[in-house]
Amino acid sequence: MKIRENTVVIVDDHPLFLEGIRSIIQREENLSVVGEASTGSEAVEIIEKHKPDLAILDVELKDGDGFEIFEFIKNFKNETRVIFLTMHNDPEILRKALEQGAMGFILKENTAGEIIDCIRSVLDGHTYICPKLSGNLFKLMKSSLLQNNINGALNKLTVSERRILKFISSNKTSREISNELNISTKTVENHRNNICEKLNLHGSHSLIKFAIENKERI
Amino acid sequence: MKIRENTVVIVDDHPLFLEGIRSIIQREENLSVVGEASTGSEAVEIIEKHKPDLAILDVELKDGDGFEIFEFIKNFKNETRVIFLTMHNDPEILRKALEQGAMGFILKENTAGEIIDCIRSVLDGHTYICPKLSGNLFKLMKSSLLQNNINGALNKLTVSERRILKFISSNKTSREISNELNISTKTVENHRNNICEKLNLHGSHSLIKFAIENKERI
DNA sequence: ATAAAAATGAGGGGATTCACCTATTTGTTT
DNA sequence: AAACAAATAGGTGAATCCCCTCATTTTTAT
Repeated sequence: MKIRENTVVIVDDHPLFLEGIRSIIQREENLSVVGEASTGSEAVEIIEKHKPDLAILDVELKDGDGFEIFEFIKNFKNETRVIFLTMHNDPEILRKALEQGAMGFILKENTAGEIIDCIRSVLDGHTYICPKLSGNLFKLMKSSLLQNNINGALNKLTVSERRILKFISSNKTSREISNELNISTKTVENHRNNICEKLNLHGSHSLIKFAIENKERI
Repeated sequence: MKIRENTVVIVDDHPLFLEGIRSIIQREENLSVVGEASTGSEAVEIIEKHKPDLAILDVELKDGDGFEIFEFIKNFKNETRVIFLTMHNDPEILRKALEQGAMGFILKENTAGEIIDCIRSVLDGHTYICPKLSGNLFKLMKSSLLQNNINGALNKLTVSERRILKFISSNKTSREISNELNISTKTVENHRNNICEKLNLHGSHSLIKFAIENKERI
């Protein structure tokens, strides 16, 4: 009696990675690659068509990201399990992946052996986080919580405060901001103070420092 | 008569990339992979041993970088040609590679076809820069020149000024810096002014902004 | 040895921000 | 209708930084 082969779809916009992953999977027993995609739209189409047991999704794609693909997959009710694959050892990405319900999470720097381990674990119904990450999980969680604190604090800002903060991040003085917005300089300064209070910032240049360092998040 | 095969060594610390590149090279006529390495020291050893026609070097390695390997290769007088391979579309890396005398430069996001084109070109004695980069070459050059301007300006700073700038980049006030260095606050302020002058910075927070944005370079 | 560059220190004026206040108007919620 | 949050505007004082000028000492270069 022949054991049923587990089907896999790979999504990655780097041709070499695609090549590499396919190569190590095809050396394995009971695993077969039934589809490959290099963009988000291709990926969704292929996964809907083949209903694979497993999808290995690159987080960073040219048109969107792996998380979007995962959302689509959930709608198909395929019972396709998902492993996220990423280049960057970024706690925020791991957090997002776990939040979405990924069964596996590996870095592109992992060895072929680790990746096969991950695939086997996930197909057996277990979760697998690459050792490098799980080893540092506490640190990652802490940092992740810190990020949440920043985002949480930022969400406490009102619309006006956030608008002011954008100007500050581009290194404008209160006077310049007040001129551009046609409001009093004093109003801008008040907003600055309220922002500092909400973000728990103290000291001479802590606000401009925060604004520059978190420019993308604002 | 059998045509001599061109020998290739691949260096990359990502097992999957190694796998992918080997796979596409071995599908080609007259090309054979005679060695692989995932660290700088391994790479140097293997290249000295095999004296390949071509070395494909990942820029980012765990122990050092591809540039260091290139320096070693030059000493061997192997006539081994070099292609740099990198994940990051960074003008500074391209500049460095060209400066060192690399014959080829490709991004990991390139297709297998482009990579084979690059290998063929370099083995034929031509240079090859991945189309994505050469298309933007003007922009890259400009940005690269800008970087040089910043570095040039930074090099005008004296030792003390640079030391002060480091403190500024970690958001210390003049008073704090003067306390830590046991010098007068006034001295620190004087250095600040001289730094601003040399870097052509004007305005209230331009120095701290510069310091934070160029933290790594200082 | 002499000149130039760098490091140190100081004075003063002006600008900006920080950190406390108060207060009015407007809109929303209950 | 009353309570509340948000945006607006103003006051004051301290801290910090920016932008000049000047002077002394030490180090470096010619």
